[in-house]
Amino acid sequence: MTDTTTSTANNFIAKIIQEDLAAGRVSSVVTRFPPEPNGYLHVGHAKSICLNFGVAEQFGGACNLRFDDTNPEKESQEYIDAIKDDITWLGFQWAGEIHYASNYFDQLHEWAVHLIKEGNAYVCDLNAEQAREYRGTLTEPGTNSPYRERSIEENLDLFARMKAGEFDEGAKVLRAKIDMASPNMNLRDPIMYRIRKIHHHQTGDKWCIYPNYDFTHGQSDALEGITHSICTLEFEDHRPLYEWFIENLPVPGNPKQYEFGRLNLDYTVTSKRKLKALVDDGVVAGWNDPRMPTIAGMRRRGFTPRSVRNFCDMIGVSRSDGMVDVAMLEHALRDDLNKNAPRAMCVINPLKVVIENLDEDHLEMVSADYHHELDLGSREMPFTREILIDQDDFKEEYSKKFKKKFTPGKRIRLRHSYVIEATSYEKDEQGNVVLVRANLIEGTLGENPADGVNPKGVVHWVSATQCKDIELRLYERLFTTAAPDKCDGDFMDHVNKDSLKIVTAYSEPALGQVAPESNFQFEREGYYVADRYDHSADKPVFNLTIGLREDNSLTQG
RNA sequence: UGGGGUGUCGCCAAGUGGUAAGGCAACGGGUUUUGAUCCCGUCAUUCGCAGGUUCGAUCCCUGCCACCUCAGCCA
Repeated sequence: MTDTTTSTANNFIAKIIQEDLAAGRVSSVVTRFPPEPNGYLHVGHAKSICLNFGVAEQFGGACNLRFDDTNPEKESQEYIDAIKDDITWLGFQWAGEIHYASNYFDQLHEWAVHLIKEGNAYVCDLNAEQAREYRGTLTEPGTNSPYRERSIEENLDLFARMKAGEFDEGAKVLRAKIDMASPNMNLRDPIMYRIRKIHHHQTGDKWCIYPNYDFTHGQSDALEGITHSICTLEFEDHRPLYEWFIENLPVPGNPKQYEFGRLNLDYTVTSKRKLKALVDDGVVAGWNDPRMPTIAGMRRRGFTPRSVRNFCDMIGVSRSDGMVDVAMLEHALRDDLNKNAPRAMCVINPLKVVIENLDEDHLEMVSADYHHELDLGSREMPFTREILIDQDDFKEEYSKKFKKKFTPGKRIRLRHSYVIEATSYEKDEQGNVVLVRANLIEGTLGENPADGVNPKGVVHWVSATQCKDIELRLYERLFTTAAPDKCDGDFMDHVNKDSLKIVTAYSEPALGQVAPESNFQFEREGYYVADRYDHSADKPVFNLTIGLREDNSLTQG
């Protein structure tokens, strides 16, 4: 994976655009990302964002950000703000001002009247339950509404009175007059307007009737000069309706809808309803909890914008709907972090080592580069008589499995520092090793031992007296099954109860000074990020982004 | 049992009449002051199934099967 990959390598949408451009069907490409502000964006939206913005960028066009805000009941400014942040964080810039479908309410209303005048729309008094009965089923045609043949004059009058607030919510709707017998349910006289006497976050109390998605989306596209309206597969059945409105209205454009398969990730849920439930039920700490597959959650977890975009490039875009292995996301993450994150040392399960041939007050600064390839500078680490290494890096007895580590009489390389040799150790009443005594081998800073007895392994360490206490939030996947959506019972039953563990660890002193959202690889431990909100010099807090890849062939034996 | 889609390696995904790209995963081997990284190698005689057309089909035709999707005054 390289930094030069475009967000839209080769996919069928890009090909269509390329052909449309070549054939002169469009002079330049204009796409749009149209979220409804009723929840936070998740990794599936990231795919759509990369596609829409990416393809516009690829062909020198533009991509609008348009809030599809036709259902004020569930929408709010909080979501609008969060969505803007997420898109910006991902590194995309929408063309011009932000658009709102609600900007077009006046025009939409005018077009609804136009349809009525053309005999293509009517006011229907059927209530929700009756409407359902008249709609028919998947295998049976629907029945015409008894209100279907009202005169144009009566429809105009009734619609005006709906707009004026004369009727209760649910009492009347405006429907397109298409075909109650269509095998496509969307064409069975779909509803265009419903009465909702509630405040809208953008238009205030101006309206008490609101257009729905089908009567809004295509016309909004046309008004904005969208050439390619890209959406997910479940809207495929809506395309005939999308086109019907475009054809029957004097709209200033001719947008075309194309559908692609939405992203499904294993061990993950990506439906606003379920994500909201996780938040509302307190399973996680909020929409931006590091365990959430929301963009805000991934950001807080330590994902970088580039890692998310690279992932979107990797999975491609097609019309088949599959389940992507979360290992691909993890690969994109590790790949970017490996290449770009500075290294540091942190001991999570400390075991004290006393280097007996050093003075009590020995203090020596050893220098270590932050990265082995990138020029990220270096830092000085205090090296003292007492140090901390990981408990797993010392064993009482040598074994094949443990051949590269520290055992009595054996040597180990302290990363970026000297080679030491274990001489003895102490255990507590429970039999745990609590202290190791060792000797430093002179002349081994940056050199192998003069006697030719080289250490087999390298361990990370920190000074026991000069280290910094830091809080580590250790995260695991939120679900215990690969397809929490498709299991029997409630998806909540498959929540991993141990997805968060908080521990205190010991790091080199420099880590207290880093800015929130700084990514690091704690050598031999994993990738961590200074928490976006809770990290401070006084109380450093790091989140486990993801562990290092492990060589399975060596974990056994 | 209606309509609309999709079926190419465990996962994602190119190819679409000339004899199966790539990535992830997995598995071998090498390098390494991170058991990371890096490097090298292995990994579909086969493209949902069955027929047909063709010198030749994953790609064209027919039938079948599986899965997804549509019956909100949600988007």
